[in-house]
Amino acid sequence: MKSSSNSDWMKGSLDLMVLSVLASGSKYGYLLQQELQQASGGLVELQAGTMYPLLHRLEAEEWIRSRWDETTGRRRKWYELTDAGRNRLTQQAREWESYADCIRALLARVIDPVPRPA
Amino acid sequence: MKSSSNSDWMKGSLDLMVLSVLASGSKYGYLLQQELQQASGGLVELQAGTMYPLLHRLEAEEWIRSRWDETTGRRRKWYELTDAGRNRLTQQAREWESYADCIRALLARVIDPVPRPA
DNA sequence: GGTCAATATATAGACTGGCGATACATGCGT
DNA sequence: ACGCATGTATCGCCAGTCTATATATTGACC
Repeated sequence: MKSSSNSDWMKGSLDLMVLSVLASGSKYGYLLQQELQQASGGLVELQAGTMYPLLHRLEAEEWIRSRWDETTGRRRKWYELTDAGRNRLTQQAREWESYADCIRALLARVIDPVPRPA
Repeated sequence: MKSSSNSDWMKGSLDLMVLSVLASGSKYGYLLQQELQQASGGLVELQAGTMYPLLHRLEAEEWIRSRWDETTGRRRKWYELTDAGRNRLTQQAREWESYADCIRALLARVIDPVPRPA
């Protein structure tokens, strides 16, 4: 049984993706969802039931903060990175790069196998 | 709280890593564990409690098959890719590349282009 | 005026899967 | 004899994602 609508690679990268989208400015959830989907070329469809708990968690961990906009009929909760969140993002980004390189190296042997000296 | 000894990026990539290590030839679990750790430069430490259930699952899904080697005192269960598993691997590898590119594109917008003082 | 879809946030419950702990057995060095 | 590395395995915990559902507003279409 496939469990996710996205592929499972994303499982550990959602924090990173959300933080990176927020890096370009404050967003409310629904907007973030749209932008992430667009920025990923449709690859990432962050479900509401995934996103809101995720945002709540990121806020509890103080990587982001929120404030309600009640001025319009539609209640919107805007999120922005904290300073800590911004640091977190750059650090996570660097970490991700090295892990990606690691996987890439593993895959290189599969895609372009170097004949072993026997 | 950090939950894993590895970073969480790996969560969705373990199947891929295991398959790719098996692509270079049959391995038994313990050996696979060692080789993966070495091949990743120590980044990936696949725990036994993670690996064996994972191998059983991959076998149940018929991406890999196993046979016992009882000729030595130490019982070893050797795993090898099935044909389906090999196809799976190349397909997953391609998928992973596009997801990695996707993340890379997201991150490109936030990372300072100062990787090395030149 | 009524209905429907899109916008907007939220939670509950199911399910997956990695992890630490634990178990058990063998081989080897000392 | 003892301890450590080798080797496979399972269990319970729990973090985190998904589906389904709830609620409310707005705008379009009829």
